[in-house]
Amino acid sequence: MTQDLFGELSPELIREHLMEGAVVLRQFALADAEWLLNDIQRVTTQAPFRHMKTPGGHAMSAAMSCCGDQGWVTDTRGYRYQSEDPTSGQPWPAMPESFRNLAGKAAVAAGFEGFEPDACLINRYEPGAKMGLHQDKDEQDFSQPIVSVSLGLPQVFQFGGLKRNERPVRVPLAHGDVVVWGGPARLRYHGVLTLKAGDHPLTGVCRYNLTFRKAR
DNA sequence: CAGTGGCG
DNA sequence: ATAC
Repeated sequence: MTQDLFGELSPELIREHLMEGAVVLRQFALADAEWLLNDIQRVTTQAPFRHMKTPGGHAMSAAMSCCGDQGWVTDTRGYRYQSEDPTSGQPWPAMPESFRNLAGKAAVAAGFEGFEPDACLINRYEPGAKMGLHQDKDEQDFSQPIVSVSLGLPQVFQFGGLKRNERPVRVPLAHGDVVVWGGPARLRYHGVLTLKAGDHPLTGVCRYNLTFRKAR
């Protein structure tokens, strides 16, 4: 908390600039975390977490679900967005208002106006789970940023270059942190290191990540 | 098509 | 444990 120009106490927004077009908003989602977690519970009751397979046939270590008009999926046929959950054949659950609002606020705080995501990928990491370096490039609209929200256990994020062979920077992410990247950083490689065991008062033994995108 | 993964 |  700091004293602002009007003499009122206001929470200080901690922005960590990573690269041009990429910023970490520390604890940005902290106040909304319990609502977000409640909505993760609701969404994943309708569209349960599952371990999708890569086209190469490997099961991903992070369990995934989606909400919104479009959901990211992978199977032996490839990576894509689709409007139905392949497990049920039903449309993905609607994107909760808590999700949309948080994503929009975070985008503005990072300097991206008018972000209206149509897709939210929900990843659940348990100890041992990781995500190798990759680009988010299955979207049609690269003019819109990516907003990534961390909830629960801490995990080390890696943020690299436009080519996979560039050494990434490592950024520890904690509960409530939000990373936003777009513009010249939109196609940078990124991932997370293996989650270490731990116990979080709100999520127990796991970390959740919400990734908001404009897929179409 | 696939390295959002696994191996030596 | 990390790098390629």
